[in-house]
Amino acid sequence: MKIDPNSNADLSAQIAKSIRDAIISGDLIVDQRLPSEAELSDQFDVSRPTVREALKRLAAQSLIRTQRGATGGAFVNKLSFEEAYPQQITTSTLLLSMNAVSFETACEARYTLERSCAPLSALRRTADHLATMRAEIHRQSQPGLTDEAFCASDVAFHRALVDGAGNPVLSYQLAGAVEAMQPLMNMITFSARDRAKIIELHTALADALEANNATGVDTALAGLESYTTHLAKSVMEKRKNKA
Amino acid sequence: MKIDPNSNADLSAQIAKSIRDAIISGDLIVDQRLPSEAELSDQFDVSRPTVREALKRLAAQSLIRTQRGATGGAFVNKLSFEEAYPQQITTSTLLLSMNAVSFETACEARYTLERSCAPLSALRRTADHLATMRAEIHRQSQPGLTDEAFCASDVAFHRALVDGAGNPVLSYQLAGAVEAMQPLMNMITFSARDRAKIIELHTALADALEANNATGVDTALAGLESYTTHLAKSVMEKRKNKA
DNA sequence: TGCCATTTAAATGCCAGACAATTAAATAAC
DNA sequence: GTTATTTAATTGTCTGGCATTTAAATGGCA
Repeated sequence: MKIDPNSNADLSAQIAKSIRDAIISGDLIVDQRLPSEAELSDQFDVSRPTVREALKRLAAQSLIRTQRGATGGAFVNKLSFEEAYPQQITTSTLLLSMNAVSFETACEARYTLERSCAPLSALRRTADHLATMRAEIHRQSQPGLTDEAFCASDVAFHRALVDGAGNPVLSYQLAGAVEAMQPLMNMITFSARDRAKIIELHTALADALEANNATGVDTALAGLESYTTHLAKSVMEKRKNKA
Repeated sequence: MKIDPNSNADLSAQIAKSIRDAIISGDLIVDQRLPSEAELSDQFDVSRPTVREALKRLAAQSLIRTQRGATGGAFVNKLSFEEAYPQQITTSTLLLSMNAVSFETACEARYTLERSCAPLSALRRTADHLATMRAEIHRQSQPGLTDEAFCASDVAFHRALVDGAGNPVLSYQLAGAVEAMQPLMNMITFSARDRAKIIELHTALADALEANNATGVDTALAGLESYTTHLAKSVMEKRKNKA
């Protein structure tokens, strides 16, 4: 296994790509042990530090895990949804902050995706999902809750709604859309009156979900979207007037 | 800037996290140059190879780019949607293949998300999007097209539909869901009759989109989903009978 | 002065060799 | 047979160095 014709990519990048391709193609399967670093440096005809840089690249993508000791080494990692969540969220967050995505655009995407889960969630949500949502509503109504805690609870509430659809692929995709919005949402200060309105909509949503009423869930979500957009607009205007 | 020597995490992982956090928090901004590897090893009190491993981790996530030469170094990378697509697709693909996600589950997620774009796309699609879709339909109807090429065209068709919504966040999220399905779709052999049916539905979809008819688009997508599921089931059964 | 070739310095890319730390298995002692 | 010890394999880290690339500084020349 040799590389480096005269590619302008780093050796470590080429080696990482080679191993990554082997994992994607199924040539290397989950929990399979890769050759040791020394063996890899022989095979690829590079030094050990270079191999290590390649392995760190793969580790950063959760494609491998390493273990020290006699029977240690690098192993193909079973990428789980749980592991993929944080990366998805980090990427989405950075995409939003680095590309000057407007609040409207992000908000539209988030609610569009979330509303698509509504019918499934109305059909399949368990008592557990409902209980989580009711608990979060209760937390949100407590006075003295910080804005950050309110937003976190909001995220938990909406995640329960999405998880109610019972489709892990949907949950994974939505995690990025919902959680990446949190920093943007934090920029909106929630007055007591605003919170009451949001809690009212959350309650309507939970009620509709409990009654397996897909249309009701959709209506509540539409209400939330328009109210959130409305709030954001007024906050922006106030800031403008101040400046 | 020092780090915890008692943590059980790799030094390179800790350093990577430290820098990553600085990027996420906005402490390091886009295109800003990081200290040189030598300076970083001083600051973190580790050797240069360790710093390099940390930087490679960040490079693997497209958070930094490096440049050689006199004015070179590591720079905070502006994460673009275009750059994030392939990583999103790779991750989604691996998640599906490593977690034994059923075809039904993946298919449901994909069409659920895609249908959520339909109303926006019916409203905003440009002539360009329509032209792309018509062109792909034409390609799909050509005899002698390989299954892989047919699937690739199918992906392009659906991407045009999603892009028609004019929301980059939605397009990004959908890329994973749609493209990650391709390997699974490739497992289904398309007979001439199957293709005709799919093309018929694609045409109905494009017609509805051209007429700004959101309901029509949704109906066509629902038809596609049920037909795809139906196809998959019959293929699975045939394989079972053979074995 | 103005332009072009050369040199220089700074930085990343890569390597060799070594030692430390960890871990499981082999071995020895009782 | 059980426990303690040794051993070997492997990753984690460091030191020091050389190669390569690149832009800027320098110098030569018209």
